[in-house]
Formats: sequence, C-alpha cells, structure tokens
Amino acid sequence: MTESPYQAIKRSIADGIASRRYSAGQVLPSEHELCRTFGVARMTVNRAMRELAAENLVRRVPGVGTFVAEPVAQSGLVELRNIADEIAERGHRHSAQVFALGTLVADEVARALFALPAGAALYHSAILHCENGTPIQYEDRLVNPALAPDYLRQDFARMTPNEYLVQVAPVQEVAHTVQAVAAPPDIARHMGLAPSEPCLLVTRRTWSRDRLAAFTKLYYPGSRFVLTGRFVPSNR
Amino acid sequence: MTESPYQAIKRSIADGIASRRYSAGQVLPSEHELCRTFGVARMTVNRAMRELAAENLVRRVPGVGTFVAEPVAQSGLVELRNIADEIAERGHRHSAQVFALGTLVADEVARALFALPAGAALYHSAILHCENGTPIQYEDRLVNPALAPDYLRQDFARMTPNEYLVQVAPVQEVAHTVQAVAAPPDIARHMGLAPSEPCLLVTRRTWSRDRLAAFTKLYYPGSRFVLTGRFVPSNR
DNA sequence: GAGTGGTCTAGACCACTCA
DNA sequence: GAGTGGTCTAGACCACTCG
Repeated sequence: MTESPYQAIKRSIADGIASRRYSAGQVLPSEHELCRTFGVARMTVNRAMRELAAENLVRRVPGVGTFVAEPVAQSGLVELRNIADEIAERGHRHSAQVFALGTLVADEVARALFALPAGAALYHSAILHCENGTPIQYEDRLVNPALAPDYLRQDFARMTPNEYLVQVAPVQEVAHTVQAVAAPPDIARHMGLAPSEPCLLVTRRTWSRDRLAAFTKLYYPGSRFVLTGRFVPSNR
Repeated sequence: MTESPYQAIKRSIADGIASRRYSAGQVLPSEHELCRTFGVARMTVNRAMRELAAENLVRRVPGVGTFVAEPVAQSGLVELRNIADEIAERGHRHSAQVFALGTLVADEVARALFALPAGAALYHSAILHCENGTPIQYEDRLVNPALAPDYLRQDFARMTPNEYLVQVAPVQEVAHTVQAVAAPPDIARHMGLAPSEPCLLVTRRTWSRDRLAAFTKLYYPGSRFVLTGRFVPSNR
C-alpha cells in the first residue's frame, strides 16, 4: 500500500489545509512550482490539484491561481464520515470528552438488534465532540464486542470510535435514520443547550462481516449544525 | 462552449449507458480500443473513464476491464420523492391543503439563488400535506417562472407541485440540507403542533436545464416523521 | 504472454488574467 | 508579456488477470 506521487501531493496539500498551514482563501503554489518542489511532471501535479478541486478543498481560477476553499459548515448527508476529519477539513480544532466507556448488559431491544442471547454484554461509549471548543455532536454508541474486542482499551479523546472501528471492523453497510427531537435533559446539559432545544438525531447502524457492529445515536444541536446532500438522478 | 475530447468521450459512453446500448455489467471497450475509435492519446481516454468511475457510472477492474456499473442501491435518505406516492405506498390516504399560491417579488437572497435581476418575480406556494388527515409535511416553495410558466394554474390539492414540476422541468440535480428547528409559529398552528416543537427542516434546491428551478422548504413534525437511508460503501 | 487498467514523463498549445 | 490553469500527446513501466 505505497503511495503514488499524485496521492502524496494531494495528501501534502490536504494536510497543509487541515493543519491551517494554508489558511482559507490563501493562494497555493502554482503547478510549475509544485513540479519543482516534488520533482514530478506537471500532469502529475495537475491531477492532484484537479482532484482536490473536485473534493472542494481548493478552488481553481484559470489564469489566476489555486486557492484554499472557504470552509463550509456542512457534512455529507449519507456519508460515513469521521467527525474529527470533518472538523479538520474546515480548518478547525477537534476535541472530545469521554463521558462513559464500559460494558452493559444488552436489553431486549439491543439483543434483537445485535442478534445476541439473553444476558449478553455490549460495549457502550458516550462521547462529546467539540469544534473549537463548542459542542457539536454527542455520540452514544453500542458496540458489538465480537467485532471490536479491544474497544474499551482505546483513548477516545485522541482517536474517535468511528476512526477506530473503521480500522478493526471494515464497514460493509450503513443505515441511517434522521429525525428532529428535543434534546434529552442530560445531553442538553452536556452540550450547553437550552432545555428541549431542537436537535438533529441521526441513528446509524453499521454492519461488518455480516453482523451489526455498532448502533450509534448522534445528537447535533439544531442551532449549530446542518446536514447536506447533493445528487444527480441516474436516469437522465 | 465547445466540448473537449475527453468530455466528448465521457458523454458518448454515458449516453450509451443511459440509452441501454450498454447494459449493466457489460464490458466496455478497452482504453486502447477507445484510443483508436476516437483518435486520441490513451491519457485522454483514461481521464474520461476515470471520471465516469468516480461518478459510479462504470466500474473498473485492473487487469480485467471496465464494466457498466450495476444500478446502485443508492441511499434513499433524501431521494427526490413525491410525498403523495410515499403515503400511498404506506397504504394511507394523502390530502393537501393550499395555503398560498401566487407571485411575489424576489428579495435579495432569492435573486442571488435564482440569478435574477432586481424586481424579478417568482412563483410561491405553501401547501400542507396530510397522511390520513394528520399533517405530516408543510411545503413552502419558490419556483422559477421561466421553467414552469403555468405553475399558478395548477390545482395542487390534486397533484403535488413536485409531481407537476418533474413533468415540466426534468430534474438535473438536487441539493439538500437537513436541520432541526423549532416550528415557526404559523406553521406550528397549521400543523397542530405545540409551539416550538422540534421539526425537521429539509431545504431542497432543484436544477433543470442548468438553472435553479425551485427552492423548497419542507417542514416535518419531529414527533411524526423520520427520514431513513441505507448505503453500501462504494470501494474498500 | 497477451491484455488490462494505474500511473508517470517531458514536452506542447491554448485561453485567460494581471500588471 | 509573464504567469496561470485546462487540455492533449506519444510514448513508457508497472502490477495485475486470464487462458
């Protein structure tokens, strides 16, 4: 799994944007300059930059130059994204606070979901994610121990559960529901919201190796978050 | 606005797929073959095919070939659905009440969205959709008169605006945002909700013939509605 | 071994912008 | 006119698959 030159260039620029070494609106080095820097042909640089433009990380203006795109406070509607990456892509700082991490006995609903016998245990975590210190997602997660036996030994202030699980249990399929709810009192308190402030509740089920790997509830404050999606009808 | 060779190749293949001249799963001509057909260098064909793969129109397998992609079980999270059809599929009765249907002068925001000059007019409609008599969606819609000149002459208690617009202005692209909001007072009243009850607000922009055709706000009572979606990661 | 796609090179011409 | 990105060429080497 070595990295090809154009991928290395992409990653280098993307990292520079995520780390704010390049800030929003700033001009990036020209293609010729990047050719010299990386010692490659212009087509190679061009492909890297073209793909970054397609991913909306940079904006290209013919005859002028390439600029770091303005960050958009958005997140993919149905994508499987890591909240820390999303925040980094907006050039902001991610931090996380772990409120719970442990084992619990599956209740009837959970047993049905995970297809577990009576008395079986599940891992549970509750984590608050912040963007520049402002709470933006409260994540309450049930995890199948069979698919992630070392789940409880992770430091989720440093690596998100999503990031960890993607590594140990490759995602096969994902199902979502999205609804509007009033923030439950304890979650409202953790997020610093008025009681019963509208929240977006995304419920996500993730399958791996033909078993349900995780059942996650993601709460987003309605005042601070918007999901987005775009698509092109397939049958034109 | 002439078409570059790689775009011509893309369109040619995409048209072949859309017209079923190439059917799902079928092998497409190899890059070398397309070079001869179109009289271009392989890099040019490669770019065309690479972009078609990125758009999930074709699937490429190194060492084997390029195939027409199977129609994707693409997430239905925010499909372009007609609410009347959805309700009918659940075996329930749909009814609609028209609260507004007329012309208004576009404000600054609307003019920017629709790319209209100052003083231009837009069509506006506000309709409440019910499932078995219970309000389930309040639809507030701005429509581009240029794309649907007869919009105001329709009876939207019988045919939904969505249904009508799909006929007169074929959908090219759709973008959504989803957020949780407190129900605005007048809408809460129309829907019989408690003031400030959480609502799902779906904002939808629909393009047709390269212009914005409609800008729609859909309010769903949080207590009565859930959006769902499911998808399979494309690669890895 | 023949064929496939993935990637790269070292040039090139063009339309465009900006000073 | 110098600099930018958009596109194209005519080769090349590689890892891969399949018969």
